[in-house]
Amino acid sequence: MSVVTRFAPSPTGFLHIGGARTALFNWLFSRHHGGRFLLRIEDTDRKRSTKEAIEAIIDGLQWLGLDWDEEPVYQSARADRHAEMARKLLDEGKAYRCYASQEELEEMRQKAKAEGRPMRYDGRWRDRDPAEAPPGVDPVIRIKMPQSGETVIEDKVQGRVTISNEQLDDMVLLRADGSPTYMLSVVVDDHDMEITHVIRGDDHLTNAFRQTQLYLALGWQPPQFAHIPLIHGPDGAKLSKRHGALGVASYREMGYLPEAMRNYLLRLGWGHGDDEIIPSAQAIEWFDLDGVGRSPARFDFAKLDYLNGHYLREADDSRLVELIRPTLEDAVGHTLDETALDRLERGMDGLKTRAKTLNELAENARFYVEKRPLAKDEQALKLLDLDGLAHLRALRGQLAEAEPWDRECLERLVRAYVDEHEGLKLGKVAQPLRAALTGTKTSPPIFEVMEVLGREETLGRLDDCLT
RNA sequence: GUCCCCUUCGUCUAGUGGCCUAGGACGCCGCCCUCUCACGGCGGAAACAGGGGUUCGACUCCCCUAGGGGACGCCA
Repeated sequence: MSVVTRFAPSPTGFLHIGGARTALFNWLFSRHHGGRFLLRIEDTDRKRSTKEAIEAIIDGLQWLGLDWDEEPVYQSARADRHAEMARKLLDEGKAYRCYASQEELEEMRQKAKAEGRPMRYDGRWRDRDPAEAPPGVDPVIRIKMPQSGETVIEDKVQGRVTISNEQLDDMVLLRADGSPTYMLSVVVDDHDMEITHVIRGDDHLTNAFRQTQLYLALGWQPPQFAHIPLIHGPDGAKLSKRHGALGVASYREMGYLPEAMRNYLLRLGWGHGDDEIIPSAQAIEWFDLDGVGRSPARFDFAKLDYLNGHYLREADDSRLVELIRPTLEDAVGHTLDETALDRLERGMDGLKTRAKTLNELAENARFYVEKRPLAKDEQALKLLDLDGLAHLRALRGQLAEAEPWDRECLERLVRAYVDEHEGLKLGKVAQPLRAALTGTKTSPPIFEVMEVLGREETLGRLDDCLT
């Protein structure tokens, strides 16, 4: 039997980091087994579902490179089918109509709370004669849960988990208005979509017991379950907006690469020996549910930064130029011409080993595309003191004659100048050069910078400081 | 409160009874490389929550305690 997994978000907000990891695990698992990965939008709650959220989720998945098979299934479109299954259970005597009012339910809730028990519907209409139904009340349909024994789940991550059936109450399948509840919809859809493995967050574990009973009542084989631990914030508490529970789009805006996100998310709760850098192709080959841990993991930006830096260094230069281009154009206030783009591409090698994120990369690359005269930061100005300027003045003429204009030649020339002066260190000359050419005190190697800028621009920037 | 789950360096983790003097990675500290900053290299500090068992032998198995998390809707 071939593997079919699914990602089933409810479109009530952006695709958060926990959802992204759930999607990743489902995607990896299906790809590993050569199966299918489906997308289902759980928009049963029409009031809270939005078109924007659906778009955000789809954009997020696409950005992460998690491609799904077939058209997405919209759960709301399948309400009739869900209701049909509820009625089937009703006909078979496995479900019943319940006329309990909101007040009665609230009473049960209060009583349960007072007695320190969880809220359980007491089954008051389970065996009652429908003839006693109060007039004018639309009933809900509830399933008859087993009242004794236990339900067992052989979870691929959590292992065997058992719960006493007394914990299960007769949950609502169909609301008074005839709309299906989540519990019903999920089971019917997962069955109809032939999902073989339900991989989802730990918070659904208790649902799995109720769903298992629903599968059984419908005469269906429950799927394999795998409940993966949730991601926590740096303080160990549930991930909230103050931590990293940002939408995937926010990570994109912060300048993270999708391949770095994938690698980071993969290692959060999953391990393969001592391996850390695991590109997706490798991940597909290695991924299995056995490797998923059972304890929640905390989100750590420092490690994400490290991985992002790694993938940045591995990334194709022209791709990086395109990725930082909009940010850069925004920063300098004009579109980048051929010369600017060419400089970025040739300078990228030196730039990308110095950045953790695309935003940082763009910031560091700015001097390559800035128009003369260059703005200098405070530390750069300090380097352009009398001594510094004197060296630049002395070198200016020799630099103009450099042939060829490449990093080796330029370095030889400057080193020769340094050697001619007793006690002079290369740094004493290189730093003022850096300040004059980049406007900062840190940058890629200065001779590389000069080569990339070219003779004319280099001399021009020097002259800007010398006049 | 009830039920379920979790607990190895600060963080992510390796570890499936002897290979553990508990390994790797991020972060941190130091050194090297060096025109700056990075990258890279080398080295260092840093953990089996606590208590009982079981066993010749427990990080590994069992129980208890503590701490943490999740679920308890006509939300999904």
